[in-house]
Amino acid sequence: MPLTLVEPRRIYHQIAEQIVAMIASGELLPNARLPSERDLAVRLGVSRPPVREALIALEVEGLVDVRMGSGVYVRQEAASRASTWRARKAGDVGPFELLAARRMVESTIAAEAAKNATTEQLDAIQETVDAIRDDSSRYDLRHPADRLFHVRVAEASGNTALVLLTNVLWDLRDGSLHRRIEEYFSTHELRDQSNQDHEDILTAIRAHDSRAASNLMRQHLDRVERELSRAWPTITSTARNEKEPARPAPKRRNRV
Amino acid sequence: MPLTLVEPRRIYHQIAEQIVAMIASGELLPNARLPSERDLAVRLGVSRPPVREALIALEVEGLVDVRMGSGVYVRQEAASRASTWRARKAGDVGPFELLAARRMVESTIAAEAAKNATTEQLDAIQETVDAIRDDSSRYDLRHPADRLFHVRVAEASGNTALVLLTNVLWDLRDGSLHRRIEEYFSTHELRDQSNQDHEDILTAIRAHDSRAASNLMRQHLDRVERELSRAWPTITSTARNEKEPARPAPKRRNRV
DNA sequence: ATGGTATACTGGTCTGACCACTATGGCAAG
DNA sequence: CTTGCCATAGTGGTCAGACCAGTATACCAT
Repeated sequence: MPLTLVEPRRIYHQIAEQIVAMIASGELLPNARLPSERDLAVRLGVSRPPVREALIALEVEGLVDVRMGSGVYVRQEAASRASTWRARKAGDVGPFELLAARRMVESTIAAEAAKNATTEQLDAIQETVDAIRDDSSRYDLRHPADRLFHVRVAEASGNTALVLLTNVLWDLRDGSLHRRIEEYFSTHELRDQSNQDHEDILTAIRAHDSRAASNLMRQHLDRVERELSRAWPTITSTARNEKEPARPAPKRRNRV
Repeated sequence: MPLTLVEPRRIYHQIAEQIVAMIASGELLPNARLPSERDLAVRLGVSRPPVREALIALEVEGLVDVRMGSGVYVRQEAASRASTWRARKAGDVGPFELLAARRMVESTIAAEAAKNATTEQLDAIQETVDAIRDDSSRYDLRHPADRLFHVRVAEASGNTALVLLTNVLWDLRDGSLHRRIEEYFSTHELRDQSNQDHEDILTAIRAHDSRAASNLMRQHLDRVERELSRAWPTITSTARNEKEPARPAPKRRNRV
């Protein structure tokens, strides 16, 4: 029996969502000033602290600008960010979509790394490869050094923005769906194989062979996708009480 | 006389940073339980509300997990996310780095869009081109439809993750440094030229010519970089009271 | 017209209290 | 000895009212 886990959404959460909705719908335009905390509190029938917490949450998300002594203002980019915000927390990026995106982006990054990597950076990458190899006893199949490998390759590209993008991509993998998938999906053989890929990629980067690095990275992710594809029937039949993500990558409607 | 704008950092901010530092340094391991809010309050010499606000900020960032009646726990992925968090808010991504990253990523996305765009999506892109063309009277040079164009191209790729990445890249442009730059950098001619580029890119996507779309996108960003490069001396001599970002893209040290 | 100032309003913090939920351990029934 | 209940202590969640510290504006003296 599929159970939907209850979550007693805290007040600050509900308030934040209401405000986000108003921003997304255009009811609150950029640069507009929200009512004062005290006003909001009485209008929502709650006390000030939850209101403050909601506003701080929105501030952290970059949707709103809190100016002491003046008020709370909707940021210029709030409208466009509101959708980003929702997409990210909804975690509605499917595993296949994610892998496709990584294939495109990370292969480019690998090529860039091959051009620019310093010796220190090469060593840092080597470190992660060794960590996985020497740690085959680890029961947790989701090895932290896996992410670290890809992040350090991005660092070797010498471009901070690319490092950030890589981190964002891996953050997406922490969604509940993705996490559950890997329980079924990961095996020791697969990890060893992956680490072999890592080593090959590193070799190409060492040789400053950007074409090879790019191709190897692409192949690496190709194989991961292939394995995932193979394991897919098992996964979907076991964890059915979850929104089914699109299989390969059919067309998708616009999202406003 | 260069003035550094003062920002009276609120308490919750300081607390959050301390905790982030502890997580990043490994002092607080994943799954560890933080002291209770009351404990933290007395230990930090403040009252509970600011502590709560800090924890909520960290929760929003996905670094920490607040469980009612139980406590606050460090999330599994917190350590790796902590660095992302800092990089993003520090805004230490230089304009040239950002453009380089966009050139790599967005050209790939444009190619993908040329393969998969639906007619509705093409219309949505056309909309943004028209919006900029018909709105030449707008005094604000930073036209919202510019971002929208690029986001919608990403949407046309049919991959949600790519949309998210595009949004992240454009969010980076909202840093104070980037914002100031564009004041000097933007002109009406440049905007018209950019919009012409947009139109050409759209045409290529319409024709499902992914090679052309990719190349045109790259050229578009190449030109933006060229213009920025030209305007650079003016910018740096006027707004000198800011951390100087790296010029073209020299090697960069590792950042842990 | 200029410049300072009084003042009302805003967010920031504090206090202390109470509610709702979780975890734990002891105790009683099986 | 196991099982299941339940009291209890500790946690986050919320409330109330107060005061502090900045901001903005209108007013007044110069």
